[in-house]
Amino acid sequence: MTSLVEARNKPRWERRKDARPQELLEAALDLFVERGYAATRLDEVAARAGVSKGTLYLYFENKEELFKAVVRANMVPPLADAEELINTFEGHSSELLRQCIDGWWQCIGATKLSGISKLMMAESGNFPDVARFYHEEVVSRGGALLARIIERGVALDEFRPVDTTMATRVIIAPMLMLTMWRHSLHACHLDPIDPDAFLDCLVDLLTRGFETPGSRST
Amino acid sequence: MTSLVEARNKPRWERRKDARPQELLEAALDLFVERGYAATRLDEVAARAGVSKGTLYLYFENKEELFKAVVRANMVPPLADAEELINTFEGHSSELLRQCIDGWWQCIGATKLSGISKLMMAESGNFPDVARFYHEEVVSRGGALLARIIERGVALDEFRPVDTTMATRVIIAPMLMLTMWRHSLHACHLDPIDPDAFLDCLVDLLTRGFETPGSRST
Amino acid sequence: MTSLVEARNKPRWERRKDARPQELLEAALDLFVERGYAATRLDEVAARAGVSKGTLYLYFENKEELFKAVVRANMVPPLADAEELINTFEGHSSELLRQCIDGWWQCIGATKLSGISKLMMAESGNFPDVARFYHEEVVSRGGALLARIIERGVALDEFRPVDTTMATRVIIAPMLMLTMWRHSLHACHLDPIDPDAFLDCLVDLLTRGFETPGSRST
Amino acid sequence: MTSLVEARNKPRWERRKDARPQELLEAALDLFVERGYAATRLDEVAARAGVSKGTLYLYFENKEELFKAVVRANMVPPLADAEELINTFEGHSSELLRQCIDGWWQCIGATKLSGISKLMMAESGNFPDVARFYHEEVVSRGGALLARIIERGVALDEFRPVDTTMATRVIIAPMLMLTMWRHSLHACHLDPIDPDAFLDCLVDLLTRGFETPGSRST
DNA sequence: AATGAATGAGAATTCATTCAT
DNA sequence: AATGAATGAATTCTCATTCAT
Repeated sequence: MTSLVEARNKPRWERRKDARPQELLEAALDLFVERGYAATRLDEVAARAGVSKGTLYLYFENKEELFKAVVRANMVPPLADAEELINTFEGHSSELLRQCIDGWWQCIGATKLSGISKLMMAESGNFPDVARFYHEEVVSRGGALLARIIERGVALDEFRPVDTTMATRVIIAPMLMLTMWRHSLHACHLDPIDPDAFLDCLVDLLTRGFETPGSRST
Repeated sequence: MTSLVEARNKPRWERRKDARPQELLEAALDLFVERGYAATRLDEVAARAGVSKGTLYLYFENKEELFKAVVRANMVPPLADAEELINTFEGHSSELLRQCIDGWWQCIGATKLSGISKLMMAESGNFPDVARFYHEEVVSRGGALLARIIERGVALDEFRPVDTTMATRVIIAPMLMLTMWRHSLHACHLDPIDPDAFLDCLVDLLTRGFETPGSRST
Repeated sequence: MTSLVEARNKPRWERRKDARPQELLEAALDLFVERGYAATRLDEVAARAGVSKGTLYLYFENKEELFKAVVRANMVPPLADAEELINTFEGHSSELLRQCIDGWWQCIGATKLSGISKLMMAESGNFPDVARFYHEEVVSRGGALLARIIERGVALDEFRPVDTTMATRVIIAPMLMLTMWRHSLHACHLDPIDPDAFLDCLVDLLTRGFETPGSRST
Repeated sequence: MTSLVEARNKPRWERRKDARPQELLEAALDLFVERGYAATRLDEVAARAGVSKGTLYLYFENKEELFKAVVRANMVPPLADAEELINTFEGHSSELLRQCIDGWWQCIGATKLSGISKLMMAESGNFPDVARFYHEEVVSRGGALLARIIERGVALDEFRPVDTTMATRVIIAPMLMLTMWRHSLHACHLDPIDPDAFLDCLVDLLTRGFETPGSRST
């Protein structure tokens, strides 16, 4: 990335050049998520980014490359914070789980980034290679992270032993579904969900569901 | 649907004629689910149903109507069986929940019907009216069904009191997500999930999560 | 090819289907020759063939395939007649040469077919593979044919010995150039050439140029 | 062209500035000849000349003007040398013919200049006015030159009487065709011709073809 | 003079839809 | 009812041209 100092030394329109790809990617993300890949017209992407159709092609070779760039650019980074949290956390694992889910909501779920998973659900059939690398970079990593929390819980005897892999998925599923709903049905003002209440309910259920027998806390 | 008796009384080719719309709807469902609405070509739908493109227009006014018909035709019927089960069931509510989830998997989740929810996730933005009536006919009803189970559990003191609405969604989310995954990532042979294990894990977690304090069953 | 009888049994618009490709190829040949590949617009091709743009794509995958089809379709057939003539001709080789050149003019030079060589001159750089197969199928064969005539002449002591390969090219060059001119400069009414006079002059020159010393015919 | 003396008196970068148009014209000639007018992108012309696309427009109003400038700039100058040669030559006219053909090959045929004729063949339909002035400036003059040689031969009784106009064209055709081949088929490594052998063969054929009866020289 | 980002008209291509048979 | 050839509007993509810096 260009440092701010460098940027300041450039003429305005050249600074644009640095900003353009990002602006285009955001416009594209919005539309791809809202309408799907095929139904998104490139003029609209350009228009939303405030440039002309042709400009888009200065930065992205074609629609498919734009799509891939959108996925890549919004692919969630290694979640280093969460890793760090897991390594250093000292409380009960159910509290760790709660914090991670809350953190995910703050950083991803509630943001545009969550659109990517909707996109991959809808389009992985049409872009298998993108799906593959999304899976490797995001799904697997995210799963591994959650798995570590569960294993920590089990190791500390705070969680009962469970099938870690499946449990991971059972936890992730409602989180993803929450974002899916927000990007689909809710977008038409149907059945709005209060995300905090939803996640509270989820964490509550998980906490109790993972509880070791005898450790019952009201 | 034509009753079997009616069908038997007709010569083969005429039965075929009656079957056409159904065949088209199935072909369309497959493709819409696999590729999305926009990326599905009517050529292909017709080809998969073994008819010519023109024929499609004898049965459906246009692509959008075909889409709506697909959703309508595959919209899950009132789930009368489940209603009946809830009314007459006599065991523990967690067992009722398990049976309903299993039943859903047998009748819907594992079948093509589950494609509809993927479709609605992906396309509700483009077809708000379809989304609305899908929501009314399916989402609400399904939710109400689940809510009744939870309320039964609470009433019988088998479940601790919970936010019924949210809990409903937290239960539904992993179920839907399972089908979403099967229709998307798994379609590219990524990370296949064993549905039974997944649902077992889910039911297990829910059962414990809903448990009333003091009723701990190992 | 569909036999006439078959054709008669088809509805009119289905018979069109058989004719369409040919009509399109002719329109395309005209325009490609006149304007060059890149400057030829497919709407124009379609319009000239009396169909819409889309129809073109029913018969040819894309512009490049249309181009290749044009070349292929107009590629000169094996020149069996000329082969036959050479095998059975009994007179003086210079007369044989004259007849072949005249025949070429009648069957190729004066017809649209001659446009193909202009096309290949102009576009071989852009379509090397087409150029290659044009060369193999047309240039080589045509050259071989002429070479046989010259060799016949030398064998019968009617022509003096010459470098057959080069002589072949020296003969072909003015023939091709005649068609090139007709397709280019003359198309703008510049400097019209009388082809018969040109070819007469050529044959005359060749006849004398090939003459064996001592056989001088006034 | 800037004279060498002028060039030497300027600093390097200023000389460069003067050279720009020439560099652009050369780049353009190369690409126009190789790809044709329409398929030549101005980006590429600029890139090959080592400048930016915008710079091109400082020197040429638009693509068409660039094209015309290319033709104009490479249009063969009045061939004063050849004129001079014809006026002063003292030997046999067939020798004069040979020297002119050789001279043409050295100064034009073997150089980039020969690309212009390919260009005109391919594009005269699209640029009739350019074609016209090319015809007047080049074709006619070149023809006249050759015609004078033939007439000289006939006048000196070294050539038999022929149709001068046609003979001129029959001579020019193989010369042009040689360059056409070199710019098209040979560019794809097809069937390379040895130009010297080709021209030798041509001159040989012409010499004998023009020979007056009775003057047979072995 | 030089640059290169931006533009938008224009061409290729796709595909839902129509309609003669 | 069924067909499939034909259509043309809509979309992607290209590239000559402009213009602020």
